Amino acid sequence: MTVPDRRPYRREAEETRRDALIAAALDLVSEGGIEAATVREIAARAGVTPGLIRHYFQTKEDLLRAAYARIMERLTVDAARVLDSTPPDPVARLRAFVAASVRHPVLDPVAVSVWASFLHLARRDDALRAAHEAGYLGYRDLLQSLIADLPRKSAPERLRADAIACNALIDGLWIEGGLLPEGFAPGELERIGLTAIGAILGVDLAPVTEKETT
Amino acid sequence: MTVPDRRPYRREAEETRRDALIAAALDLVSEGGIEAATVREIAARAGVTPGLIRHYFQTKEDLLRAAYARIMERLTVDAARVLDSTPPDPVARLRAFVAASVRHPVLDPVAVSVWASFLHLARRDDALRAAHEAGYLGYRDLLQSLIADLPRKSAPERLRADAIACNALIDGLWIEGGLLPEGFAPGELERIGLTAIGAILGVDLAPVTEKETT
DNA sequence: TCTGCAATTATACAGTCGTATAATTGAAGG
DNA sequence: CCTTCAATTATACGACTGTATAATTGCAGA
Repeated sequence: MTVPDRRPYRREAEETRRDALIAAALDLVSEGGIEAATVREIAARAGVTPGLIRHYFQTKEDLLRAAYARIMERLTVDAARVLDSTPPDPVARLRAFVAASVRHPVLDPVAVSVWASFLHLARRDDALRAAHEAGYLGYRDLLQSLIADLPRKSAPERLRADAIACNALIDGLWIEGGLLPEGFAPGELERIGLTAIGAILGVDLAPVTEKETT
Repeated sequence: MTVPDRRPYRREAEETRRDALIAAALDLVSEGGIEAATVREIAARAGVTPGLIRHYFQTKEDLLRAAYARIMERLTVDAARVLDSTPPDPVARLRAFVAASVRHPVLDPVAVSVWASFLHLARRDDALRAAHEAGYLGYRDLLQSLIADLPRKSAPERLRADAIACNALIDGLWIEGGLLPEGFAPGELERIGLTAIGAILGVDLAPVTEKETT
């Protein structure tokens, strides 16, 4: 006669549940690192019970793989999206790309945090490393192609060095901006990035917001 | 009559044991991330039994704190050491400092790995965050002072921006070089770093090893 | 309205974690 | 040589981990 009060639940579409689980995992990783993303905690945050995770992901690592792939994809997509709505002028395109890379939503403390947390997993796990390298090289190659389109006279063997330097600069600003969100004034990172990359490449990338003459 | 075959051991000086435990912890963190640095594994690698850890460190986090402080200190010390044996010429000093920062032993896959692993702990743990910020700002301040000493005419309000940009560039090269040790030719990162920072600051930092004229 | 299946919950299990504490033993000092 | 104390080992404990599997139940289709 004792009523077994089981937790009531609603059936959801597969994609909905997977999304919720991935979002919960990324949330936890960003807050407390990989160690905080336990099966039980992920399930609790997604509003389900732990057993359900294994119904949608064969193993916990599978879930983490999916989560990492998602956030890396989101980063590159967000950065490249600005190119869709930018005129074909090469300088303007590079300027827009650089600025977008050190600005919300690409520059995001959560993204930086998650990226750092996954660095180690990516060294052992083949699938994770593939996602990592694809994101990394994809970004650098895109940047290099933007640099190659610039109207400037420069030795072709300098292209690789320029791309590495600009990529390193953007990476550094991205990481520092994500780790110390209050350490920089609004728009400061964009200004610094554009000025520095302009100097490296020998072109004028300074934003046109302020009128100033040398 | 049964002989309890206890593991034989040697008594060591306190500093020796602490060093061994810290080194073992850093070793494990660099290989498998924070999660791999368990009490039992650290003890095994240091050649002792797990219980001994709590004899030298009140808690496991204490050990990790000590380990992080040690590796961060080693990084800044290694980078700043080159200034001891460098002539007072400001350009030469900056050149030596930049080059040393993206070269062994400062640029080290293990150091990069450990740095990334500790990023999350540093967000919660006050002591760790203090060590982190001290290392970070200490490095940037030192870099900024080197830049300020340069013989060049530049607005003083540009100094902060220059320091942030150069620091970001060095950080980016350091991280990429540590994550992809085989992705760059020997000396390539030094060359790229010096050329790019020279361009940002408007001074000639190119290494004198190769004779070339524009 | 009822049946059937899959989505979901519930429970169990073997490891491993960090920590606490008792038992041993190396080695220095007298 | 013997005593003594701390360095070290050994053992235990409760909590938490990921995973496996059985028991329920929401809900679409007949």
